[in-house]
Amino acid sequence: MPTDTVKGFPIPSVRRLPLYLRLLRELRADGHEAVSCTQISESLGQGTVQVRKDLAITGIVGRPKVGYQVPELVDAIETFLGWKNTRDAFLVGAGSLGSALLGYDGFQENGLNIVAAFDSDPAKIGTRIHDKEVLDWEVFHDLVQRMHVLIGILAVPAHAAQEVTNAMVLAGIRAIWNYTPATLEVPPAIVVEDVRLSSSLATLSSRLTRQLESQR
Amino acid sequence: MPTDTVKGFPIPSVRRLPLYLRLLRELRADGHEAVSCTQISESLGQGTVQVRKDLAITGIVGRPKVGYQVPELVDAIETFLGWKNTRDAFLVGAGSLGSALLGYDGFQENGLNIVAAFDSDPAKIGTRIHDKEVLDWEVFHDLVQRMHVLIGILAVPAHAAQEVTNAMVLAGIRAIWNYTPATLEVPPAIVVEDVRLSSSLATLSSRLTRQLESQR
DNA sequence: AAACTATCGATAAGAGGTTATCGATAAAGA
DNA sequence: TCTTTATCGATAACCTCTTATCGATAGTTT
Repeated sequence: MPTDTVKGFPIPSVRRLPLYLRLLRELRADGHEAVSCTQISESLGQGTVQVRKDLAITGIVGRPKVGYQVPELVDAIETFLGWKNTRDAFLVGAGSLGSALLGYDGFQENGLNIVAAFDSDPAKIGTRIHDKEVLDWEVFHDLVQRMHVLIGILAVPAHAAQEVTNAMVLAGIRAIWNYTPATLEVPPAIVVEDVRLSSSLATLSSRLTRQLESQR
Repeated sequence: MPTDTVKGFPIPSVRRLPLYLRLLRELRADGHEAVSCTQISESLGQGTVQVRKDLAITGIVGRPKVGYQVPELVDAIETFLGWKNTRDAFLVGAGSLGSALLGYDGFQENGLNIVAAFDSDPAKIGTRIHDKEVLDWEVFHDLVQRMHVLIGILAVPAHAAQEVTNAMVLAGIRAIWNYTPATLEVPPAIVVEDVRLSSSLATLSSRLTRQLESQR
């Protein structure tokens, strides 16, 4: 039984929440008190009904003729996503992709703090990338246990993905953000989120291909 | 009318095609002639019916009791996705994420060749990142026209996203792979594919949060 | 040659998500 | 105070995608 819903909440809605959050934070910064679905709809190009449905999953209620209270809504989304407090994460694989993730500061706003990176390449161990330490993969297990880190970011080469995953699970990692193209096998209690850039690229290129075809 | 389907093909199916492709290329390398849905299903953890439906969109037909011809299937998927010939792309924004994309060699297998990067930071212009030139953003328009590049990869800071997008469209870019969190406005003929790491992170953290809650 | 079996493809049933509609409500204006 | 209007929330219709079922087919075995 694959996890199709996040405990009853439509996954597409959950995936849209960060979109709203970004807009709402901007509005809050601009001093807006309240916002209506109509306004959100116009800014993000989505139907008003969908906006209402999406926001409803956070448990927030709006007032007729007024809309939603912006600060309240920001808070509700952050709470729903578990982004009120930042959570620590370990990154495994300090290759080019891993390095980028270490340097990307956008995760901070989304409740994620990458504490350190791990690699088994002696040339990388001991160095610093974007001000984050690269540690020996050998000490991963110990550090996960000592620091109670729950999130692992997987950015190793595909052929090593399953092996590293197994070690992560054994160490106590509870959620894996998988940047490799590999399909991971994990116990049912472990949360795996695949990024799958190739899927994104697939839709891009097939749409472009058809678009070009239809023009000739 | 938003683009919900790629000309009648289910988007989820298109997004799964790279998964199959990866497996099939491995099988082909191992010398397998034929493969059944049952085998694919076991390797990737998906229902046999779905595998059959997904593969069907490429137009390929299998034979009872045998399955599909591996090389034929690989070819069909590559053709469907437009990955038979690699397409050139320009990357805009040579920050940490952009640099990573320049260094990621997995795109080659997926029909994408990043030719060069563009930035407006004088400190970056003229340098090389992962053996790719970083050029002045000023010359972007000219080079797109001269080289007939159709794909632009957007990896600039969010606040510059729309402005750069407009310039891309004006230059003749037909498809934009958007790594920023911004919601882009483009003419209907332009293909935009959003990567939205924050959406992925949102499902990860909300699932993890609920998972942890349910255990206490 | 006939029976058996793995597999496909098509059709149908079922979920999950999206979009449309409509009454209820609260603010604003007459 | 009454009417008007913007907005929400709920219900229902619709659409897309997934999953189940079943007959057809091509190999294999007897």
